Amino acid sequence: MELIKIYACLCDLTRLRLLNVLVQGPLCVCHFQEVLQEPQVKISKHLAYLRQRGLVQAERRGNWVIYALAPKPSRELKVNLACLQDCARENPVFKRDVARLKKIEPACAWVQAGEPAKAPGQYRCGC
Amino acid sequence: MELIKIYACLCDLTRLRLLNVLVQGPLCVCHFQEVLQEPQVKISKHLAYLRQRGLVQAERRGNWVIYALAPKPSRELKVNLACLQDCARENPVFKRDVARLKKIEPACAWVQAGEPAKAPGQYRCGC
DNA sequence: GATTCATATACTTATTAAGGAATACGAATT
DNA sequence: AATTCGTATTCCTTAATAAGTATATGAATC
Repeated sequence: MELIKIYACLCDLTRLRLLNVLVQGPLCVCHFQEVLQEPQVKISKHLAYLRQRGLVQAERRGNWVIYALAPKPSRELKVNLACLQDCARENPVFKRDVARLKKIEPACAWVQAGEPAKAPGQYRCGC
Repeated sequence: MELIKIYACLCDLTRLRLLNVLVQGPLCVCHFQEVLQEPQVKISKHLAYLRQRGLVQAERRGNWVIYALAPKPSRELKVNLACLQDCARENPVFKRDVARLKKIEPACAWVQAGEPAKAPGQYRCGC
């Protein structure tokens, strides 16, 4: 059932933080590392978990792989993501993540805007 | 974190069904069996799971143990239970459960109403 | 006191998950 | 061609979970 899958995705703190950040817009793995302050394997594996269950999409751009919320989310998913944001607003962990995100803004916003791939040499993280 | 605990409780179908039924009012294990059509062990163990995490309360009355939603739920829990109900409204599984519940209504409503223990011989299930 | 009833608790087995270390992979750079 | 960079995957260990069978518990009945 769709609902179970969603809750399974939500019952891990790292994934909760990933989703909370993703709500703001697409982001590549290296930026997730910076925002969450967690090792690459951890980030990468939890993103894979979310991707396998269809909550999240990946797109390669040069060396980067940019993750975004899946388009056309089910009603259940929409409702629960809204619910998560509601709860996350007051939580120090999530607030800190968003604060760190703001610093590197607009990180990968150009992807969402549909811009073509960047010129060579533009995919350097600087983490 | 409170949120993780909540989502952990929600990521199993049996527990989701239990909670969805509990929203309607207190119920004893034997009635859960009837409503969910699941074996006693399964029901009992998942209720224990919910109780250990504070989502649910138990109270013994004769042979019966009556479960109810914990009083004074956190904001996160309230929001998520509301969200669950919202999603459950259209789902055949949950709808069927509620339908079966209606048939045995008012099952354990007298507990919520604060009534004293029933007279001897009144705790026969009839399942 | 023995039995029945409703519920809970081992015990077992199988599955899934999380984390870290090391390594593989694909694309870009030198 | 070799290296670097960003990311994914494999392997391993450990722990948590779910489900079923059998058994225990506690209260009420006979």
